[in-house]
Amino acid sequence: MLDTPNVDRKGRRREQTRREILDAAWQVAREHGLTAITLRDVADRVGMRAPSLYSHFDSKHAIYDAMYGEAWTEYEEATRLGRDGLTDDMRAAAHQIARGFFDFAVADPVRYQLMNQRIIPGFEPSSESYAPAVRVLEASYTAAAERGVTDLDDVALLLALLGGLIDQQLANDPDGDRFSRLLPRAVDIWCDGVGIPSGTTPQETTP
Amino acid sequence: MLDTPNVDRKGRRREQTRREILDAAWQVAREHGLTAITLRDVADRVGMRAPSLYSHFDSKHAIYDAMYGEAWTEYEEATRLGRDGLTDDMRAAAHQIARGFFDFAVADPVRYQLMNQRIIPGFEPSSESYAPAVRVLEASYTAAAERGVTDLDDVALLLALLGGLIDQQLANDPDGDRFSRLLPRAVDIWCDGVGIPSGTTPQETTP
DNA sequence: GTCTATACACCGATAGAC
DNA sequence: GTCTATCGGTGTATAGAC
Repeated sequence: MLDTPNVDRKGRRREQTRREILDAAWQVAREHGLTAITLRDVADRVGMRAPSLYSHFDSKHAIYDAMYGEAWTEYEEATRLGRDGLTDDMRAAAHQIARGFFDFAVADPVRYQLMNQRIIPGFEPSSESYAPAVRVLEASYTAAAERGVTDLDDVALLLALLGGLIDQQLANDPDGDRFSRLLPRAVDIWCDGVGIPSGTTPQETTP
Repeated sequence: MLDTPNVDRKGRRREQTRREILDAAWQVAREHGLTAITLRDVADRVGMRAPSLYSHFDSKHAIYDAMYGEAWTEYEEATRLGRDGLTDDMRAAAHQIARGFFDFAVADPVRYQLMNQRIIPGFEPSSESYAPAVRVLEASYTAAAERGVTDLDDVALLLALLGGLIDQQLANDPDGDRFSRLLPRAVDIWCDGVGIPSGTTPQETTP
């Protein structure tokens, strides 16, 4: 983490240009798909020629890498607030986290594809961009352990179930809520299966 | 389904060339990944120039399409034998089908990616190539219904769970069996959750 | 440093000679 | 059917203007 936030003028200008490039890349991705990003298209939208992007990113994959890091950081921050207010009751907490992640994924499918699906041919995130993803995962294991679920396999099972439901939702009912509606029951079944007591779980309200 | 099996000499020769092209394409995919297939590479392996492939396939996507149909047909035939010998006991049948699909997926990750993940940018299977996939899905719902599971959501839940476990296995432990070992317990939890009686489920043997 | 112009190698696809 | 030649597109490297 060598990048200081760059308080000097030049550094701030540079940072702003990077921001514009990334915003343009997200824009292209949401319009035409993640794999349809081309350097020429991105450059056009920020008023540059394609090769000029290399002054700010080492390669196209470096742009994907920055986007990947952004996406996981967004989720980390979105859930941090929720984490403070996370119930002590494991079952309720499981519902809360599952719902949060599910909705976060469905709210921006392109972002989720980048975060959790291997859709860009040669791309693997750098360790720096991967860091927030690791932190989120570790926080999940910790939160579970603090609430009595100490078997790592149990948490892995919940995450697999959650990912499977999200995949089905995005692939087979992208504009509906068929699998979203299945989520609460799926979480309850998991809780029952791994022996989590019922506690005082308020039924999820669907307003 | 206009293609008759082509008994005349020319038709058989033509069919054989298509086979060689598809075999070469599978070979490239397994060596360098599904998205790394190039027409020039495939053509080289069958002793042709790239444009000549267009005498046999309308486009690169048409090659992917044929591969997609092949993959699902393979699974359909692999599981048909198993289907005849499928137990009446729902719990045992669930274990049997889940294990069969999981192992089929893990045995050839590239094939599974083509079947169940949207990894090729613009590709969607033709209705003809999609047909075996639909048949397999319908057969699953029918088999479940015949064994007392009439709620479509219950089956969808099992399939989501199964897909989630496979994804995790391929993405996070491609050479191991961490999630494969979780499968029996996951299926049992599902069975318990949707109210399937215990029956006489023999524990899965791990020889 | 930042950007442009140019160029390269590769891709899928097409046209037309044989 | 298969070839050669070629097209418009891509990511990317580099030289040089400012």
